[in-house]
Amino acid sequence: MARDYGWELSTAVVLFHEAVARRLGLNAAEHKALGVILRGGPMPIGALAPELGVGATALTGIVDRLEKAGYVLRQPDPADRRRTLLVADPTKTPDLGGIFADLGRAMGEFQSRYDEQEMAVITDYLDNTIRVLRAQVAKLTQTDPGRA
Amino acid sequence: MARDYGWELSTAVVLFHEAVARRLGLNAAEHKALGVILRGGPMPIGALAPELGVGATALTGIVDRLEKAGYVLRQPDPADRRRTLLVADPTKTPDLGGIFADLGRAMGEFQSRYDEQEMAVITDYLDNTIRVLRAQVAKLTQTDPGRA
DNA sequence: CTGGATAGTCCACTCTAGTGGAATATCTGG
DNA sequence: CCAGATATTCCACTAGAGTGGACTATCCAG
Repeated sequence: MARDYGWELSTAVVLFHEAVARRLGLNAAEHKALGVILRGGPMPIGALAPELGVGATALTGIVDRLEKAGYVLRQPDPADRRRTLLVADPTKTPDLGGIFADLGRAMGEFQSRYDEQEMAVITDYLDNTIRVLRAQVAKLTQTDPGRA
Repeated sequence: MARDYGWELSTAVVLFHEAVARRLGLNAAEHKALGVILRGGPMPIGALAPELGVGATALTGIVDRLEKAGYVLRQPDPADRRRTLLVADPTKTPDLGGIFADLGRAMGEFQSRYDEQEMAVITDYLDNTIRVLRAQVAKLTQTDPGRA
C-alpha cells in the first residue's frame, strides 16, 4: 500500500486539535465550546448543549473554566434577562489568533503556488471529502447502538 | 469570508473520529491505542505509553478494555517472556473494517472522477497540508507551557 | 550466578467532569 | 396578573480514568 493520505491527514488534524487544546489549557469540551463561540459569535450559554452533547448543568462549569482562562466573557442578554450571552474575549483572543495566523501563513505559503484551475480541483476535492465525512458521521450516529 | 475549507474539513475529521470511537464504544485513549496497533502491527504493551501520553500503569486498564471489547488480543512474546504483545483481533476487526470500507467506498466514488494530473495536484496539496500540520504540532508542543 | 534493570500488573487514592434534582429569576400566552 | 415554560446556577453525588508505589517475573551484563 502506498501512502495513506486519508489516514495521515486525519491523524495530523486530530493531533493538531489536541495540541492546540493543550496549548490553550483546555480540555476537549472546552476547546469545542470555544470553537463554536468563535465561529458562531455571541450566543446564549444554553446553545452550547446540543453542540457539545452535554446536559445543560454541565455548561456552567465549562463556561466557568473558559471565562476563568480568559477566552470568553459572560454578558447579560439585554433582550432576555434570563439569558447570559457568551462572547469571545478580544483581549485574550490574540493568543489563539496567533496560532491560527501561523497556520494560515504556513498554508498560504504553498497554496499560493497553485493556479486558479488547480485550486478549483483542490476545493472540489475538499468539498467532496467534507460531504462524505459528514455523511459518514450522520450514518454512524444514526446507527449508534448507544453507549452501553 | 467565503467558505473556510480548512475549518470545515478539520471539524468534519474530528467529528468523524469521535463518531467512530463512540460507535466502537471506545474513549479517546482506547481509540488512539487501537489505531496505533492497527497501523503498527503487533507490539508490546509498553510501546503505547509514549504514543498515548500516559503512564505505564494506565496501559493495563486501556488494554483490558480493548481486549474485553474484543478488538485486540494479548499474546505472550516468545522472544521476551516479560513482554505481552498486542495484536488486533481479526475476528472483531470486520466491525471497524466495515466502517472504513464504507468510507473508502464513498471516497473512491468521487475520487475516480479525477484524472491523473488532477490527482497529482490533490496529493501534492494533501502532502503539504500534512507537513504543515505536523510542523505546527511540533511547534505547539515545543513551546507548550505545560498543563498548569 | 548474581544484582540491577525492565515489562506488566495490582492496589489505593485523587481529580475531573459529568448527572439529576432543586432553586431563582425571568419571560410569555391567555 | 397568573401559570407554566425557559435559562442558568448550585449542590450532592457518581463514574471514569489516570497516578505513584509496590510486587512478580523475566532478562541481561559482568
